[in-house]
Amino acid sequence: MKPDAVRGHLDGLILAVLEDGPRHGYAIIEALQARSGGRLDLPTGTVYPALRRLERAALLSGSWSTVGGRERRTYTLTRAGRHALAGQRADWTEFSTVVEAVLRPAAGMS
Amino acid sequence: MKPDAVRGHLDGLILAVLEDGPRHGYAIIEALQARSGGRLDLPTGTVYPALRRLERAALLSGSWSTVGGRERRTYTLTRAGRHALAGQRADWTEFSTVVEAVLRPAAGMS
DNA sequence: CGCTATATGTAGATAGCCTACTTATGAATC
DNA sequence: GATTCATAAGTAGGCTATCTACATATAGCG
Repeated sequence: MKPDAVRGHLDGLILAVLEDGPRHGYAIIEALQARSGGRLDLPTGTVYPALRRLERAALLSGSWSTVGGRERRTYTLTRAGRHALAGQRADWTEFSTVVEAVLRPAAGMS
Repeated sequence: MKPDAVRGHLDGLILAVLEDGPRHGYAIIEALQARSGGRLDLPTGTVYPALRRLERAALLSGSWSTVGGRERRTYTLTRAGRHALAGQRADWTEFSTVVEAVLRPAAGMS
């Protein structure tokens, strides 16, 4: 999949992964891969800044911890984040409906 | 619908509209509105440059004509454009599958 | 004469994602 | 003991598609 395609939808994808419970960045990237059947392989340079952005927007709260000698920043969905996720899901439904209505071949051409 | 959401998918939408036959820019914008049930209202500053871009990429061919005293630039799908449209449709299918797999709430939480 | 619809376009700004690079530890391999 | 891989988190700089706002022009209506 061409990488740029997630543009505008990345936030929703990250929020959705965190709905299952807190995760750190690296684990979020792996969860995205797993859920997409390996088709979504986002570089760290995309995900980490996005997490910071979502934290600044108060949709996530992050906290440092040390696990096995390694620094981790674990992110948790805030209440606002949960609300934003619901909005993102609604946006996606509308968006995909619109795209399919336009993209689908014109009806009934023999 | 937030306008920026079509990013990365606009080309496919335009190509799909032109599959029905040649149209000029203004008519393309109207067709997009019509097919989307009014939810997709793209500004001219988005569509006209996109048409030029698609023409440069040889996916469309454009030609001037005068209708009712007004200048029109009518665009037609090229063979390459038809091919690109098929690719865009395949891309969309994969993309929407991936997004839905990630965005959909985790399965079977009681 | 002015307003609206039709019709095409440009200029400049924004922002999100990418590529490439940096830093660091633990575990496995040679 | 040295190298390499997996884990873990970031920054810097660039790209480019889309947006906002503006500019231009004709036809038709009141």
